[in-house]
Amino acid sequence: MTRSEENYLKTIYHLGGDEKVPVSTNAIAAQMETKPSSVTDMAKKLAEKNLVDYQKYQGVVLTSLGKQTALQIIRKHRLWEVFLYEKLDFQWDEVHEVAEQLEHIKSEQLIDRLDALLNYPKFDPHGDPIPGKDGLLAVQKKTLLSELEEGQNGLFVGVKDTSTSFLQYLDKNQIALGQSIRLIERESFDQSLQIEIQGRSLRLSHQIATNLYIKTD
Amino acid sequence: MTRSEENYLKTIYHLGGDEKVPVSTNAIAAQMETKPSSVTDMAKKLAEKNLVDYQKYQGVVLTSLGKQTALQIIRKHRLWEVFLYEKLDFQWDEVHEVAEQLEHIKSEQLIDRLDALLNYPKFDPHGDPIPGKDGLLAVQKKTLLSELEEGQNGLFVGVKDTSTSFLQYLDKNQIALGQSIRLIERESFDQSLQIEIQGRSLRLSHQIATNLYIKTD
DNA sequence: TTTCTTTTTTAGACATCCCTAAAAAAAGAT
DNA sequence: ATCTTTTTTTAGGGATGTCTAAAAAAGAAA
Ligand SMILES: [Mn+2]
Ligand SMILES: [Mn+2]
Ligand SMILES: [Mn+2]
Ligand SMILES: [Mn+2]
Repeated sequence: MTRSEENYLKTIYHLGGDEKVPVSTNAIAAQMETKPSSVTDMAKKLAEKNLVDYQKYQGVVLTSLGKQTALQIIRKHRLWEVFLYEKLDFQWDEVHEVAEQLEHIKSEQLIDRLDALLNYPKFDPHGDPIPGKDGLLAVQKKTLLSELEEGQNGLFVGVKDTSTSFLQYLDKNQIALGQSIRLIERESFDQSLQIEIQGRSLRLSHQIATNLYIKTD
Repeated sequence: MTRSEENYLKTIYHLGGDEKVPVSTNAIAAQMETKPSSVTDMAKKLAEKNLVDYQKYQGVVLTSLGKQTALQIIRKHRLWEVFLYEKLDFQWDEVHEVAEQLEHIKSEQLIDRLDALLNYPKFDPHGDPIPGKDGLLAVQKKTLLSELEEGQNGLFVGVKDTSTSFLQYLDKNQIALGQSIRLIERESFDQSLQIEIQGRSLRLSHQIATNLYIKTD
């Protein structure tokens, strides 16, 4: 497996290659900031290796081998993110870029031991679940903050947008994973929310609220 | 800098590109298990980037930029070896291969923090010095065991050969870095040595003795 | 259903890094 | 000084992964 092949598999998985709905050439190209013609080339290569099913003009779907492979790369990515965050004091908006490189290191022993060093974490610093060696994901029932009802309580357990700017916005407002949240009121005009988080009262725009995952009580 | 360019620089450095004596095309090819024609191609590329001085048929010499670059890659390699050995319980014969991959990860912050996590180690698990951020090497005065005189004492501080088979030979004979050694007698017939190490008496062949570094008292 | 637009593929090319085979230069031997 | 061997370079090409431009197919609109 080349680094490029691994990156394509991961992208296809993130674009929903999980289901049987095919992922389009253009969608992959946009996500990877590359050209559709390059994607077509790679689709053929991955199909050749039985990692995706590909039919001309029909997009690609991960095979079960492709899905397992993608999950193992995601496992490495997220374990490295935990390492950077827990052991090297990186901020949660700094871990992704370096993990993009580290996820391609090939050594099963390395990942097993890293997993042990970190005490077998189940979630990465953004609240995303870490696939096991067997490729299984701990699925946590979570709701977007924007979908809570007034008066509902919950725990902030994950972010949907993991961009630096969004993560830094949360830092600036002292919003961090694990905090308890209560939806006080939804303003029907602009869908903005009044919430109470760790005792503090805050107003959040709809856009913010659609990027915070809450585990309701 | 591509991964390949980095590997060439490191190899040239190890082959003595430190001094002004040029390193030959064939020597580099042999060390890297590649073909001389590939080395010639790369020599031109590195010269273009001012990392080596190259003149047709004269081999290559690292420029000071090339030397600094090589030392930073070696710094990363050895810090990762310490990490694998100290934090992930790898054996000293297992660290090199994975470090060959990790040394190419690009993140100054990562290396700085790793250095801190490891408590700014000065030597890697094989006793090799770790270059500083400034490229300076802690030079330790050390002698090959084969060059000690009868009756001399010292500490075992490094290995010259770092092959798996040699390292495992040492493990099997419970010879480990930091142990104190005394040369009892040299057999003039085959240059084998009778030594005392940590109280135990051992006989070592000349070949073994030429691969152990001793810091004499 | 025909036309227009968007998506996808193909054709051809370029950069990197590697190879083999052959030519050229350097080094060693007589 | 000439011949022989070794080293190094050049020439040409293959694999990977990318791109642009043009052709083909699919989808949407009229
Ligand atoms: Mn990430
Ligand atoms: Mn993450
Ligand atoms: Mn090493
Ligand atoms: Mn080492």
